[in-house]
Amino acid sequence: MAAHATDVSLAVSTVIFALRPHPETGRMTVWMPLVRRIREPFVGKWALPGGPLEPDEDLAESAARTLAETTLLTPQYLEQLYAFGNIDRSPGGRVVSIVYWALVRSEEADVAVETENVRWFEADSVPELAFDHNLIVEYALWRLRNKLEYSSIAHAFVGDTFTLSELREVHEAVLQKPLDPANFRRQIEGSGQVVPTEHLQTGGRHRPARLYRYNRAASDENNGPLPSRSLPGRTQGAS
Amino acid sequence: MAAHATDVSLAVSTVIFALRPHPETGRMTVWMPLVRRIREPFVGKWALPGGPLEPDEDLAESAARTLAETTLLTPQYLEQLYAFGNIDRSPGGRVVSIVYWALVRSEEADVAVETENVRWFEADSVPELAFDHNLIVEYALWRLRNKLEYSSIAHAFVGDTFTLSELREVHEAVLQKPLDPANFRRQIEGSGQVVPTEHLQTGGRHRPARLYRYNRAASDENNGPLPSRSLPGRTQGAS
DNA sequence: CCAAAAGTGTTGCTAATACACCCATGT
DNA sequence: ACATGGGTGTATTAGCAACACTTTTGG
Repeated sequence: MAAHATDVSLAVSTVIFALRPHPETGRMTVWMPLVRRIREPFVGKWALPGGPLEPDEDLAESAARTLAETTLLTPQYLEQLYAFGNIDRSPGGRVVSIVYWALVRSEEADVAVETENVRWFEADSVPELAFDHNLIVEYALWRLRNKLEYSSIAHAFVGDTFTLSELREVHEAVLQKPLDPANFRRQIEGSGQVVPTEHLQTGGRHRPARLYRYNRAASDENNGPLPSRSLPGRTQGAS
Repeated sequence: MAAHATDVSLAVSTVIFALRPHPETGRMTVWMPLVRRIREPFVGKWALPGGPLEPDEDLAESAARTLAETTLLTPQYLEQLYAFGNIDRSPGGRVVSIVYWALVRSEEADVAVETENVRWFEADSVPELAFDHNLIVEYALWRLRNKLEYSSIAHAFVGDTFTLSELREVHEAVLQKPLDPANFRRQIEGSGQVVPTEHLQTGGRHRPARLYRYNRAASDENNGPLPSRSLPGRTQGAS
């Protein structure tokens, strides 16, 4: 009852979110890279990046690896989303997918590769995907929008330092509604999730804006007993 | 790269919560059943009920099955908690565990079996468990307490109809703090998650209390795009 | 009548909203 | 000077916590 090998194969996939200006309207919206399937089932259809779990890597590592392999991106945020394991979700073999979701900076997303088999889609209007990936994307988007309101993940979309306008633009893009600049400022400043620096950002044709830095300590408190949940490893070491 | 069988085995475990009066103080507290391991690794240690995923059952089904096998309980609520898959979490073989958490009614918990290898523990003071199960229990407790405050899962601990005092007692037991009866009433009634019936509960040496019923429709809205999340199947059909 | 819990009312605080207004820069 | 966003002030409102008070039962 204990040691017989399972007939179920285990995969790890990732929903990757980035903000990009919409090519037509110019407004910032949520985008995600998808990969084209090159074998059955669902050949030719778009799907989430991912692959089988290697025996020598942790779940989050696996997500980060396949993410890097397909898009060359390094995520600022990576968190487990859900494990999908319905019997019939994959024709031709039982597959349980542990799905992660990741956030990458906008600047990075701009440089991201786009090939014949990797393309960016607007998150709210992805085509019909392979497997149950449409449901997964829908759920990930729901989590993103939900979590943005009670957590401090927005900073993952911006640089190390940022103006409050930039941060507000992130919120507006994700939540798809305009926010009052004055109230947004007070909310964010009051939450302690952000720390002012001494630098200002000049260059706009208006008053320079103060630059802020993310305050890691403040937001680690609401994350529960599970380890870090944010960047899988700041380790920039050679490898 | 695609079809080679994985070396990783897949298990499903469940953290089961019920409310029981503390044997000494008499106060309601959170309890959970644990099973004693009867083989290596960790022989003799207590662990979460669970087992390998059968190829012909969904993840939630598997959780419900092992839950029933060990405790004979039928949960009122069953939701996926997290997938634990660190490389070294199980000595002697890579195991990824998809963990669920369940809530069962207090009356049921009273009747629950307790054998040499199944025992109830107070959730806040479990002994040293097998594997990483202490972390899992801690996380499940955190989720329970968290979710109680923004969701309407408390009804899973009580019967089909209940007084607001009973519901408040659930909140107080889980959150470990007294709540103002007047404000609690307004909060619950105002949230629409509960519907008054025409019946009163007499018998106490005081004014009879109105009985309420859970309002399923109202709380399905905050649950995101994932299917039902509550009872795995109200199907009482023979099997 | 009294104890005890059910249920209602009121007050005061805090936080979110809406919006008016001043500030500092580039052109 | 003026347009543009940065940043502050403020009045209104909604929600919540604290607690006084009334109601209805069993004893």
